[in-house]
Amino acid sequence: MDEKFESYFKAAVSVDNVVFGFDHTGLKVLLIYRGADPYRNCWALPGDLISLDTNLIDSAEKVLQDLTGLEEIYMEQIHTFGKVDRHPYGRVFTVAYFALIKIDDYHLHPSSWAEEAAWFPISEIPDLPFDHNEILSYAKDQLKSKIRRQPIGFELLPKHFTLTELQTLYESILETEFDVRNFRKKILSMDFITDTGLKQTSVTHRPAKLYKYNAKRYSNLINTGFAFDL
Amino acid sequence: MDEKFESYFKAAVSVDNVVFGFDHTGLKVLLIYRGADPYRNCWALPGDLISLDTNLIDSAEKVLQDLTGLEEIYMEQIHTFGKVDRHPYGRVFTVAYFALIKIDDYHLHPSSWAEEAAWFPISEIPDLPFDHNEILSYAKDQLKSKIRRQPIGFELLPKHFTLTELQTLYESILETEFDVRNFRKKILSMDFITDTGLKQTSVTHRPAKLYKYNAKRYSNLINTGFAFDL
DNA sequence: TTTAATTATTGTATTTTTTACAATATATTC
DNA sequence: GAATATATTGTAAAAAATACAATAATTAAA
Repeated sequence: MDEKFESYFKAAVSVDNVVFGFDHTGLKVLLIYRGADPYRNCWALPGDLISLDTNLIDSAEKVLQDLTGLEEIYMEQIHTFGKVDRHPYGRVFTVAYFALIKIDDYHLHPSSWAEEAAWFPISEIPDLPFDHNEILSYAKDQLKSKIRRQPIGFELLPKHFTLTELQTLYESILETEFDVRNFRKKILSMDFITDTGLKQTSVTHRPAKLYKYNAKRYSNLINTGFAFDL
Repeated sequence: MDEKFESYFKAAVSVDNVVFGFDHTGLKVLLIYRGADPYRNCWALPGDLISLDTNLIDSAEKVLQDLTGLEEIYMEQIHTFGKVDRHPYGRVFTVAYFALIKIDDYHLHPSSWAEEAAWFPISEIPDLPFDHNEILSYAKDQLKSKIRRQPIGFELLPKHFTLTELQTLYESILETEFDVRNFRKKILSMDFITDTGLKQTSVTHRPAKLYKYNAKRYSNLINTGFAFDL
């Protein structure tokens, strides 16, 4: 390599994950309490610098896996942020991902770089270090536009869910309301959720039917020009 | 800074642009003939390593500006590629952008790092160095899905264009055909192209009306929940 | 000047999708 | 069994998408 290239090889790259979860109180984001400098003792997005011997996507997955213990998580790269002064230690580009997880299924494992991890309601996010508020805002927009066109909402719900839960999920993320009858008609006509035959238990009123998502049916459909649109 | 961070600051980041153009023969991509190592004397995507003192977006714009002499180009970040061994000189992440330009308006300026620049039909792209074929394929998919939902096709056409040109553009990119009557009805009902009152000249048949895109009308509409969908 | 050739422009009927709207059903608790 | 709470379902009207072909305007040739 020509030595004129040397000056370029002085940057670092990190990944930052915007992890969304959902429960009956609404949409949540997972933040960690930083245990190391810079910005020690601040709430921030979970992320890490990338080792030179690790592929980008593997780094992003590892951060999430360390944090949640999960293997199969829905993840998607959303944007790369690269302002000159976004990191106090030098030139650090960061590649942002969003991830969707089933909030009930997992106990969080704070990892080496995080003293604590917690879910924050999407409307109560504190000031975050770096450009993390900007990243989060970007991720929210992406989630909103993505969920309208692909059946990814199911990644946020338990395996079995009620139609009311599904509707509440869509209403929270899209910040709108749907007519109960029209929503059900549309979702059911798309034909990739299935009645499990089961019903809710331990509710103090008429129990709702439990449905499950049929990912296979969707992957069959996309090749037919089918478009999910809500 | 703690010295344990030093090992991370040895990466480089580049930008690579997928520049689309359109003429009556179809969709084109702009490639440059590399005049410098690595991969000297190969056709490749126009791109460059990022100086540590330049913002990410500024780097991407500069590459395009050097190449085309243009100031206002439609650009959008699409994805970041970061496999460990994608660059022979070391760890180089690359941030890919796609850009849309009006092919007729500009004469290309080969720049310091490019001996030559040329338009290649989208279906006749040669083998490219690095992971540039993968990047290009990604960009094509993005363009396809983006153009269906946002009126960005106009960035590829001259200021004044005919409805037939517009339809051909959409048909090339989406690889489909539309009924002439239905296409016109839909486009015109969306109400952001305007009849200029002008007509084609120097054609050997009935001249078509010339239209122009009204960007302001679109930006007014998006706040009303209006959705462009073709 | 008429005719041929070429592309531009336009309308309507049918089907499908979206929208608006409220009554009935099923469970628990008191 | 009455009260309470949520789940479930249908229909009519409006809007949008689709399928389909005849007429108009220009140039070139005869």
